[in-house]
Amino acid sequence: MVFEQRVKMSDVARTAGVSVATVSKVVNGRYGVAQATVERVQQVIHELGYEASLGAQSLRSHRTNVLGILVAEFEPFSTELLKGASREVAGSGYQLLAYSSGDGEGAAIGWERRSLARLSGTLIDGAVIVTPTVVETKHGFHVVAVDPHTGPSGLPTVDSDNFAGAVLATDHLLSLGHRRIAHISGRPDLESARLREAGFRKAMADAGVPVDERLVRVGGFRTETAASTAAELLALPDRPTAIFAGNDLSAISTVDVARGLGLGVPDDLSVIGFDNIPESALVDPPLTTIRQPLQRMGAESLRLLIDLIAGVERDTHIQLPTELVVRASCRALR
Amino acid sequence: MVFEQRVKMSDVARTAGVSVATVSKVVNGRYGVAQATVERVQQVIHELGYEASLGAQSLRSHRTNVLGILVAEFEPFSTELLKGASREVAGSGYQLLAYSSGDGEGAAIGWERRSLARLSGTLIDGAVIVTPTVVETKHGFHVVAVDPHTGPSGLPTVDSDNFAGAVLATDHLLSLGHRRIAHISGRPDLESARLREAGFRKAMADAGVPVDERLVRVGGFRTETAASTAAELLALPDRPTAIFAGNDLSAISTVDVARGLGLGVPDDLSVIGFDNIPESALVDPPLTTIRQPLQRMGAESLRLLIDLIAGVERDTHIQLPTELVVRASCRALR
DNA sequence: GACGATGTCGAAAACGTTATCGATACCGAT
DNA sequence: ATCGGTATCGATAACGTTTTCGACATCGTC
Repeated sequence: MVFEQRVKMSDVARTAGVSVATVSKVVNGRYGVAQATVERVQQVIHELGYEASLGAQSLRSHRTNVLGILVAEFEPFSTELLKGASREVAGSGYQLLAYSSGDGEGAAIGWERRSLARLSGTLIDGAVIVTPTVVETKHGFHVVAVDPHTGPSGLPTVDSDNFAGAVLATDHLLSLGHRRIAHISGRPDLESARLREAGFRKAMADAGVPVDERLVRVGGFRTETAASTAAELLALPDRPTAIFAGNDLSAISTVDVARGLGLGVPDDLSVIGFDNIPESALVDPPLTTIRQPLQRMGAESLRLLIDLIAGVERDTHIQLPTELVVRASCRALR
Repeated sequence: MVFEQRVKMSDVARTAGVSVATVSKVVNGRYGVAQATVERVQQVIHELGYEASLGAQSLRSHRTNVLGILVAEFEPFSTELLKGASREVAGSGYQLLAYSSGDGEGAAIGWERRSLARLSGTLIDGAVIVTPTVVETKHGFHVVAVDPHTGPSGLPTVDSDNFAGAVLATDHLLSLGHRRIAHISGRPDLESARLREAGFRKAMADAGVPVDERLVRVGGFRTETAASTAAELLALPDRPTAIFAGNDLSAISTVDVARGLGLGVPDDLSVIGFDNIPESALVDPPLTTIRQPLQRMGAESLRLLIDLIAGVERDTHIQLPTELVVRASCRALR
């Protein structure tokens, strides 16, 4: 075991025979140090393996070249974003710091505000916040919201076209001949859920198919609640022949319930989801769904953040297209 | 736009009519503050939305309740670990901070040392380092290595049984009747690559099938290099009927190359990978591979780190089992 | 040889927090 | 009345950086 304390700037200074002020100038490439001194100090830095403390550095300078991604939890959705963001940040001169408050379930509301308060001003130069519910904007600190849960706020935002995606999903079912189509909607307080329901209604209206209101029910985007909703729908005397679930979790849950009732998917019931989380391809049957380009959303949000910090004038609302992914959970009505 | 600066401890102190010292005591729940004062200060903290600056806090106290996961880049491998780690950290009282140095390609060797130097001592109380190549241990700072690229160091380590996994993969191909089996190995300087090659040779030897040395070539674990290696193998006069690729990236790349040459997978060539990254299930054909329990590895590494910090006496080398995942990229030799 | 200009360096303050320790106020007991 | 003890609080010094600004040398110029 090596006995080795953290090597700090004063250690470098002492070894090189200069002051810490000079070392700082060398590290930051500032003017006013003799060439010979620069080289000597750099030599010592290299030998001692000195690296500036992020904490101390940011405390003083309010500039760290680190960007933050704040998430409630590292689950499939946010990690996909992370991959895209990571790719975008490479070569930009920034480093990436992903932070999770880690309160179980990410349930504690206001996590984004707390995490932001903890890291902003010090530590990071800007942040991407994933699926925030409440947003408030601090002066002089740049924030980009990805897939925000409330409607358009003042914040720069990256999201996908939930409305068009829902139309796509509904049209797909319609084109397969389905008419009794149900919709399991998400949490009513979430903008994305509202848009998906609106898209569903629009597609039905355009096709001249009246919506049976008993077939539109809240599923809450969650496995358990969606399951009971699906059970209700399938217990109806004239049950739907197809279900458009508000997200993939609900869809997967719906398939399970149908199975439990002895209904085959897609033989007796077609199910389509939304999101295209990686799990959707792995379930049986593989889920037909609407893809949100998550990695690209991650990349775009980072690009947007970097541009904002650099002061580039640009559009601050990016909406990416959604896309139909046909797998095996839907089939034509016989 | 709200004009709002970061609210700091002195703001709270002023509003509550006490000193910053008192506020600090309240925040940290230390003894020596009147009950009435505690309540008043907490009220103000809540109203102003005060949150301690991670940077300043750690600079002074060397204790932050934040654990770090250091990765070269956020790619599928590390994000899977992250999911597991995130689950484990919930409810532990710690928060999770994932950090990527973000040098393009993660190629710059020594990133783990630099990131560690940057964050340790300040900011984080301990760290999990993913696939480190060089490791050195600082005094009094706890580090766990996941899937380290060099052999057993002094560090606490979590990895999976690469050798047994390679045997599994090779046995699978053998059981399908293949005899001309190639191996695209990883970077020779990496322990996991060596173990996988060793497992391959062991399985071949046990089956009494001699290894044709021309069929064992370095692929380097990377898409491009694996592609050219695969091209070489498939250009051989008596080309292999099956390929065991060192990891899934190489395997996917190999399938692409085979396709390009007009070879069907699995009809004309069987391909098996290693890792079971989520992408493996999505490619066409879905990849048969060896699963490393990545999420569990992430969870175990965090558990180990927390125990080490808490001073729990325990085993510091955790090896998790690997598992064959049969999908559609291998078939019996006709 | 005196002078301003220029180049090089270090002392010291500041960033927002925590920890120590002394000051003050109040209490009951003698 | 005085005193020791206890509760409560605040001044102050750190933590490791960056930044400002003044000190000192050196140099070319007239």
